[in-house]
Amino acid sequence: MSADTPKPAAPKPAKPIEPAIKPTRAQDFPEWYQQVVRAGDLAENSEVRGCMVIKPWGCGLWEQMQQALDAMLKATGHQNAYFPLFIPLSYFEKEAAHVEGFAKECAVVTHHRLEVGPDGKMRPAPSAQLAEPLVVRPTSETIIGAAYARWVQSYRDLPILINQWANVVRWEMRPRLFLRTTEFLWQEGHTAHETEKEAQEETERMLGVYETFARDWLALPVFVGEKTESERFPGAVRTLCIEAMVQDRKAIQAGTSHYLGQNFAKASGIKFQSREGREEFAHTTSWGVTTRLIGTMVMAHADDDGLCLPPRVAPTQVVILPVAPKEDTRAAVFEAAEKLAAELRAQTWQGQPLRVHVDRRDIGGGTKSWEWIKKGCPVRIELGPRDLAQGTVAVCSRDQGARHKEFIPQADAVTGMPARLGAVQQGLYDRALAFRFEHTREIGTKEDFYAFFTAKNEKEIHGGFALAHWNGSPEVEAKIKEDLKVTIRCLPFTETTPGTCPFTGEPSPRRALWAKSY
RNA sequence: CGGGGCGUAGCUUAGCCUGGUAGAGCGCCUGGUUUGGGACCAGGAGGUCGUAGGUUCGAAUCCUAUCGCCCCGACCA
Repeated sequence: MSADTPKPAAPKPAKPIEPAIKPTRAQDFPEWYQQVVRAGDLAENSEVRGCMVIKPWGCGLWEQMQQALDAMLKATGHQNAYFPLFIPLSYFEKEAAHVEGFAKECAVVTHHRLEVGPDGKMRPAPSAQLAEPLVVRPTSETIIGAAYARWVQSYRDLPILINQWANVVRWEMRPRLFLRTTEFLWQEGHTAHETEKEAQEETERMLGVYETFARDWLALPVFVGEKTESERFPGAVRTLCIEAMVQDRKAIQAGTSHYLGQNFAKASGIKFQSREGREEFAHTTSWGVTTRLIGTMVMAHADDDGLCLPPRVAPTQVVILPVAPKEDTRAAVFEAAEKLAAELRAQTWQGQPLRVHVDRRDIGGGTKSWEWIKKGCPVRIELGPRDLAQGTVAVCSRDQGARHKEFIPQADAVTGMPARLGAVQQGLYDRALAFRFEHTREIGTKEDFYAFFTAKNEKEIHGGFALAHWNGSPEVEAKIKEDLKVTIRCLPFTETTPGTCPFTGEPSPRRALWAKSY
């Protein structure tokens, strides 16, 4: 705009409002994250180290995610089953890489009875020591493998396509709500196939399911690719993954799918008689996503006023806040609120009736509003006496920020709600994609690479995602990890152009995705 | 497991150095006025100061041990 162009009237300076979450993202991202989870009423730390209490709002979110993903797993031919929480210790001795990967983080059950000891306190009864300790599953390849070994005799018994929704325990050094907890919830798919080709296809198919789920339900754009050897699942031949960027520009693994080759089949004895009458080992896969996805969504979408939940997985998509200041109008307002809720519930979006809640609690209107803002409810509707008189409602879309509010005719609010939810869903995705785009760079020299990942001052954060060539050498990978704490998150399938490795000058088949990660 | 820090009411914390029997804010309860962007007034409940020893007439405070938690590192969905 040139100097002599008349300027439009400057927008009224917004009244400064304290952000609901302190510190803000810019001030202290890790602390902001903890506060968002807490303020959003998703979960809290429990008295058990590393274990969280998932509160109703967080659990409701997980249930929505489960429901959607479960349908996708069924649609790709899988069935649910359930296997034991406890795994005999000896099962872990069967696959060398696997045991090495998990041994350091296993909870082990050694007794089956308590008694009062000499000091008057309860203790595990020495007489009740287990002959073979039981490991609380950190993952179920071995115990499910043992079952598959019983179930499979012929190629006609294959494939086996099973998923389990379960909790697992990994005794991690440093737990963080949702991102890395000692106990967490997940689904783990375990399949067994006649041929490598089928198993490889399954591995890629399920990664595709995860990509779709992340994009269309969680509003998370992800990079899709394969892990390098150093980042591979213990015991796997190939590990595929989806990687998301969150708002401190770090990468987070949001889902994995492994081709296990015949490693676990050999360890567990999953063998069958082939079409040619030969005895062969099955080719197996496993794949999973966890409650970490909740943490990923928080870090990707939330703002300085709290959560912003994608409507497709929000436990409540629309909350109605009756404004009933005067005793004499209260009954009418509540009645109108319930009527509005019923009309909204009769609407569908993405093939499902809208999830609507009327918050009738008698607490201050502002407090109530902020609670739902912090919980990330996609749409809030305020309905008061003035609206009753005018036939309007005040509608607030969470993705537009905590201050957003528009007064529209009530009928429009009802008929337009599916589209509004769609807009919020799309808005979150677009914002996350734009953020990732802004912080992803193709880098061609070692100097640029190091500069990109080196903060210029204490407050500044590192660059983000770098797409850079790599000669395939684990030594280069290790050196960069040591220097910058940057690792190869994956070799994206979309990167196919050969080039030159900036670290060695050697040829590179394609660019790798480099980042700091959770 | 190595390095640093911290345990006082539901939460955040003051008091500790220099011992004298615990205070605040938020939250909670009651009543009233309020409620369209985090309300206000008045009254009230709630703590054996992480635990166990020791020193002392007397310990939240000093000493020893122990447990737990947080941060940094290695590990990791």
